[in-house]
Amino acid sequence: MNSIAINAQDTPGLRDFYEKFGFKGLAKALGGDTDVPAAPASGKQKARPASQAVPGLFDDPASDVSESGADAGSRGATPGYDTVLTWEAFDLWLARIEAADLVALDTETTSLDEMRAEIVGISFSVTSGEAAYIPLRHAGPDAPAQLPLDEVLARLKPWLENPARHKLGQHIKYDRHVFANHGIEVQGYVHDTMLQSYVLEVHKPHGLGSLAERHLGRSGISYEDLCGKGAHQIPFAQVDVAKAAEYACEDSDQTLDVHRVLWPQLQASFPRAEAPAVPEAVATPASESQPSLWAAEAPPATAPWQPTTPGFPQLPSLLGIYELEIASSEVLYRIERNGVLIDAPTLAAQSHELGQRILKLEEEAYAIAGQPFNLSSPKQLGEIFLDKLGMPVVKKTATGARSTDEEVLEKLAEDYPLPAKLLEHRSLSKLKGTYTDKLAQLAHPRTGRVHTHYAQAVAVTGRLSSNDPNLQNIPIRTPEGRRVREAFVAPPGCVIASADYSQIELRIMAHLSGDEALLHAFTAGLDVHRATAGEVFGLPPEQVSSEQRRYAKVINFGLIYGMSAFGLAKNLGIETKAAAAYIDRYFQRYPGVKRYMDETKAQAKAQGYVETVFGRRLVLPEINSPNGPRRAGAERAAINAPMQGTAADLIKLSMVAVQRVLDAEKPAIKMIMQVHDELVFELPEGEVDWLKREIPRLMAAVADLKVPLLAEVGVGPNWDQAH
DNA sequence: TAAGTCACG
DNA sequence: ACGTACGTGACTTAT
Repeated sequence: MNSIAINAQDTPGLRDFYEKFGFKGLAKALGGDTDVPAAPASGKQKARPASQAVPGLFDDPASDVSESGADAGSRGATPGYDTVLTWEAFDLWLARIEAADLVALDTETTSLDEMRAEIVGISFSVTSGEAAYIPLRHAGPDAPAQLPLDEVLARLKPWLENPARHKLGQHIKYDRHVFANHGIEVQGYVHDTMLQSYVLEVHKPHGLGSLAERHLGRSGISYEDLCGKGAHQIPFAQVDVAKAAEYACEDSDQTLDVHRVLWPQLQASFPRAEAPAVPEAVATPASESQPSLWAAEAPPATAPWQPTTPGFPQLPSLLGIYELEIASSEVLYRIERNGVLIDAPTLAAQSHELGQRILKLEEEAYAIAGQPFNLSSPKQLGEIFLDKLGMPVVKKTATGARSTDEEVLEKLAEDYPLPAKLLEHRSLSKLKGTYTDKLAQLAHPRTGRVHTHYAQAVAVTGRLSSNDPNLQNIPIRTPEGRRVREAFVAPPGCVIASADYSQIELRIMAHLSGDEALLHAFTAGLDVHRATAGEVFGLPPEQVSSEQRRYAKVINFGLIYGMSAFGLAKNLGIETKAAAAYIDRYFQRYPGVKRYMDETKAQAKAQGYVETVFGRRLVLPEINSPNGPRRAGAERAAINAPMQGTAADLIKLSMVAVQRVLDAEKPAIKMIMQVHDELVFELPEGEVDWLKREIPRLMAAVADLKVPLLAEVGVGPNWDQAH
């Protein structure tokens, strides 16, 4: 990658980066082909007067003090935006941030890679329309003399590390990493505008530029305005200090103002209008009825994590979800920082072996085809298969081309020799190209560990995603692929442990639907697929064949995805009519599930969104589309979203609860990965007994549903053997 | 940059 | 009659 300085997710511009890192919504919003209305004025219209600030959101008089002589440094083009170049100016600003109840904070850096990024400058805002930029490492030809980075950080460190001094940012996980790269562990990050937006409007873009446009009606300097794009782009440190200051001050200023719009919306979400009665056990004293993330002191480290939102998680609310996201953000920072140790020689050996086999398969394929061709080119494949070898067209792709995907090749393999070679080639190339060749390259040079990035505001269901590298799609389903996991190892004296929720989404379906038969299966601790097969095939569970159980498992998965008879038939390789009969039979036996699906669709159509058990809103923009297939797709998503989303809530609750206990009692145990329903740990061998006992207990206890939650642990020298 | 394919839960 | 299981990220080819 290039070495462009920028604050990763919070900066306008950088479509390529957003694409690459999976922030597709952001990339789209920034790219012009967007549903975000055009900015009222192009380019340079910036900070509005302070008088336009949303009034009355801050109770604290101190933060409304907006005079002060803080512009003692050189003055920027915008009134209220200062560039701090002298100690006198720095002292004034330090006094301001030390006195303020809440400070918006942002870093400008040398790199998009949060583990390697170094600070180029820091900006603050404590009052709408006012901000300061401290340039520290600008090196352009006309760069002025700047304050020394190390001394500035040393002066800021006590404030940054004081949990009682509250900070706010856009994508605070990134800035945590940046400060940590300079030896500072920031405490007191209480708000993140990106997460506010994600909780309030999950389906919309969450970049700061988008938020400023949507919520402030304001457009700012884009990164491309500042640094150019493509080959002409320059590092942030080369940007003219005056322009960089405008840009950086604007970021902090906008962050504070966006917060002033979104935070009240979150507060107003509690209690929900349609909130259920608070259960006795979590009933909240009246004195605590004002939700607050503002407690001056963090709770004692020995206590398990307790949200300050009253009643959450048993009492659902967006505010509680937001607080969960803020807490999760810090846990994710810890996981990313820990990284996972990769055994590079093992991967290299696997790559070599795969390379040999791929070469052999290529030769065999050429021999069968009678000519060499590119096995990775679907287009060339189509030509060879159809035009030269006369194979039939099995199905077409979305764009009308002749498909050569796995399903098609399996079918063709029944009658021709070439497709089987190709299937094996595909699978081995995938392993080599995506995993065995790549993972070691992404290891941090100093630690030998890979540090993934968890995107917390991408998946519309509330799940995380993982990128660069994606550690949530490491192979496991085939024996060959699974071997990649042998390279996920622990240092000497340590082992890997994996704790995963059992049947989490089906359990949630039982809870949400209240279906008696399904609830009973889980409450009684039955094998749920066997129980389903018993119902669908009309047999006592002990007489269910393994084939019947396999069918039931596919049916259960299909239900979670809102399947059709057609889809089930295709998956089982049976007639659509037979599949429809199974589905009918299922719904007869589990009428509560049927009712739940119908009600969920109706609710989605009526309000445009569905909710998780804990109150996360999952928006379905196309649920009332006039386009039939799109609407049908949204209906399936509506059925799936509460289950997938509730599972996401549960594991986030677990991550937060587990990290609190580890910090208090077991600092030697590191959480190193999350894979949707699984948490992975690295721990000293001596802690194995504790972990096997306590982690499943914690994971099962994070919520009280109508079914028991079950978590299972495995331990081994590597991730493969930890299962 | 889009399309096709395939890795995971 | 139509399309047909949810949610992600990464790689390769071809435009």
